[in-house]
Amino acid sequence: MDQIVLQKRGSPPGSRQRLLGAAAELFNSKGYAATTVREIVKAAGVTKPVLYYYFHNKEGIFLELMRETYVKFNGLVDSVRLEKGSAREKLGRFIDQSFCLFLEEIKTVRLMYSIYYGPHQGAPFFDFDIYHRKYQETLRGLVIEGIRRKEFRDESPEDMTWVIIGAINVAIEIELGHPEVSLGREGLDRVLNLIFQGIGNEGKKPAGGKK
Amino acid sequence: MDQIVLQKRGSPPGSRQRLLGAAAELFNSKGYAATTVREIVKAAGVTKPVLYYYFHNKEGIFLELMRETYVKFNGLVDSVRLEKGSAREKLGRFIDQSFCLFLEEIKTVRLMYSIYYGPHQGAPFFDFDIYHRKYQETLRGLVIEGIRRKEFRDESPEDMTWVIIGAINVAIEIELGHPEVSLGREGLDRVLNLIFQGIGNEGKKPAGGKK
DNA sequence: GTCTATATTGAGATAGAC
DNA sequence: GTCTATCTCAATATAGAC
Repeated sequence: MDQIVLQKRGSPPGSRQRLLGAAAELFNSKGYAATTVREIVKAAGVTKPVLYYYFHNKEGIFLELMRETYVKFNGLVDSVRLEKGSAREKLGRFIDQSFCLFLEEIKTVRLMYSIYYGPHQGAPFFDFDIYHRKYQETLRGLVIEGIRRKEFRDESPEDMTWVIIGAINVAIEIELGHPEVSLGREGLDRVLNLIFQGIGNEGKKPAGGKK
Repeated sequence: MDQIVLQKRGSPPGSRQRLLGAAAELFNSKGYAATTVREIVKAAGVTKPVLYYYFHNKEGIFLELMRETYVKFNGLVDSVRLEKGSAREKLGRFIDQSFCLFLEEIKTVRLMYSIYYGPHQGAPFFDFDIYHRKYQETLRGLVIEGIRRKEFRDESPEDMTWVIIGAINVAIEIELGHPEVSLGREGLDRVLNLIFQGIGNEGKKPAGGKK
């Protein structure tokens, strides 16, 4: 089992934290295979044995980074169950919170993204899919709820979920590729509204809708 | 200047073509940095000096792959100007053709994707943006045409373009991450229709629309 | 154009002192 | 926990014969 070394609040980051930060930065900019442990330890201001002491090897520090980010996203997904309001409101809040977390964790997200959709880069296996599936099913659940409540049109929940995921991914991808023209939270919200004026049931039937 | 060695139709692939094929396959599955020239030449059934003879170095074979794929996509984008019909029809055909080309070139597309949105993996610079921008501007041009012709609603063309790009990207990303549940051309078309029932102008105003 | 053989550098990882 | 010094192997790339 890996040792758990929690950092005291306010303390200057110890070697372990500095190594994680340096690794996140370098993996983010160069990728897993192209980053060397020499670069990581140099950026962290320590020597190689320190990395091997805390993380066993290069794969270990990678997996620890993925795990930390995974835990945060997982917590967010789990918290949806507690939300109140219409399906549209829940969906909006969930997507906004997801997007904010993406921005906070953008370094590891970029790495995850490129490994999930792209080549593995020699990185050890990490089950991104388990999270990915859960995220999608959460969205689909909200869509189905929206259809049941007649907030959304009665079309294929799968296709409707893909449309929503498309909007989220676009917002993230702009952030990854062109942060200078970032949509931001407001832009993502506008795009979602655009989608909902098609997906939503309002405005279509001049009379009727909510009972 | 690189020498140009076109392959005669029907001839068995020569060393150069086999090297390109092997490199595409390996870069696609492992990424640029994690792929070694030893693996490439072994998969191509030649020895190292052959690769260096044709491509100068590892960067050279990568750039040649990117260039070949770039030329194909660029040709597709240029051909849009010649299309006839409504903006909606043009958009649908253009997206369908793009998606088909993505599928044909999926190996290099996966690599481009992961490098464009992700870390550079130690790969040499290639200006993906020049194509990316052109592609987006083509879509935006069609959206603006659609608004002018009152086929689409009079909302922000930028946001509407993002919604469309989201749908295209989702179809590609499913192909990259989960080909077994692929949307396919039909699925992408369904998703676009879903979007257009929001973006399009039909069905909103009970009377009016096209003059 | 293609080979064998080799130069050279830098990678991941560790031994063992403190 | 952290260091210096070092091991070992594999990476890119080339020289030079055929």
